[in-house]
Amino acid sequence: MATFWRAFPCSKAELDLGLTLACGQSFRWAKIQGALTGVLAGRVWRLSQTDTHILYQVIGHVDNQPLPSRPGRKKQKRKSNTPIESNNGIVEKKIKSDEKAATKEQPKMMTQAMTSNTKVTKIKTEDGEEITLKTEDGLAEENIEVSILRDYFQLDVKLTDLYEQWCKDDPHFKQVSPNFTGIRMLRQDPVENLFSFICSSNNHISRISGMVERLCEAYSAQLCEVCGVTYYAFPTVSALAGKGVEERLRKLGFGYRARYISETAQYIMKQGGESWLYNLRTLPYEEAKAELIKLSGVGAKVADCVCLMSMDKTGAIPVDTHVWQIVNRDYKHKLGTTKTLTDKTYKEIGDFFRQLWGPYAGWAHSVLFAADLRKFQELKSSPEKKGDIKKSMKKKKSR
DNA sequence: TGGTAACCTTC
DNA sequence: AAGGTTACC
Repeated sequence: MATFWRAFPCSKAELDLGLTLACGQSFRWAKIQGALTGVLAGRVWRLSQTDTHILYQVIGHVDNQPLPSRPGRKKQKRKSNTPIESNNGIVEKKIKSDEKAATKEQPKMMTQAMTSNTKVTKIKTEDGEEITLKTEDGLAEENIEVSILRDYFQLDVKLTDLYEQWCKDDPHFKQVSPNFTGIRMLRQDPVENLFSFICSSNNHISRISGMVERLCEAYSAQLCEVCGVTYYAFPTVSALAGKGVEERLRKLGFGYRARYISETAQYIMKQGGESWLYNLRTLPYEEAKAELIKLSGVGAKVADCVCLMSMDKTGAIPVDTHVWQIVNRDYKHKLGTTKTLTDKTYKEIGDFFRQLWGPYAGWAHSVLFAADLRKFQELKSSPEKKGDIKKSMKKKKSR
């Protein structure tokens, strides 16, 4: 059976996998043998892309994972002249790796072939309803896989239209964004998103990634093993609410965040478990944020991260020291510079950007955020204007 | 409200 | 310091 990738159409301007999966929204995607590899919806994926298609392989999965349903998901208004792509896998097509030049560089991997026998798949929705799928040739599974990816990458949101509008509304966005196209907000699982960002406080991406992996290893079931690498699901809240979790996490190097994780897991269980957390998706932004801030280790910034990245609150703006720097460097003329980041200025900054960028302000923020990451600096095509360099040198000297 | 320090570990 | 939260003045 030939190793093959499945594919569906998607331009790099709509989704840049490399940027989107490495800009600090999520911490579990890693580039392995040329493909972005990670766990999503109970499956282990390899992702890659060409100029015109997203390519994917599922290299392992379990059957009893909840299917991401999306109650109350608001669809973005689209311009009437924008063609609507079919979003249920109708347009996808198989591309054999030896037929597509762009995949030639991908090393060969053992891939689970779809069985040609009749297959029975049991799926649980978030509401606990169990659905049984019988498929003749794996086609239904294939449709499910595309649905999972389309949901995770929120491909019904037309990113290029948003960029166009942000460029019109904000000269600085217009200047920065051309080298950083295709950066979109993921629609993450709230549990993984919340606990990952509790780990993020006073911390950097590489260490957060390590901590999250150790959390999965210690507290979740093994999903599968592929090419000697073991993949884990993200732990359930229940598992993190157990006895001795804080002590164990401290030994695993979580520092003071060990207590935050333990306390937050226990609090969520007291509220009724994961369904309570999922239900925050149905609340308005301010209310969902207020609930999240009650959790141990969750302040305004982490709450906004969760609102934006897993609660469908497209206008949430997490203001961290990084955004704080961007504001004071690139928007100070519009926003009066202040010394410290108080609750008041935090809110002012969010309101300012929401007014500037509109309802998807949080998405726009992530573009400028990524453009400021050190690891992406090489992507800036032309070096900084000389004037800017001189200015920044001057600043440093005057300190 | 604004300001400051402690909190864990590591690149 | 590093992409913060909490406690206390």
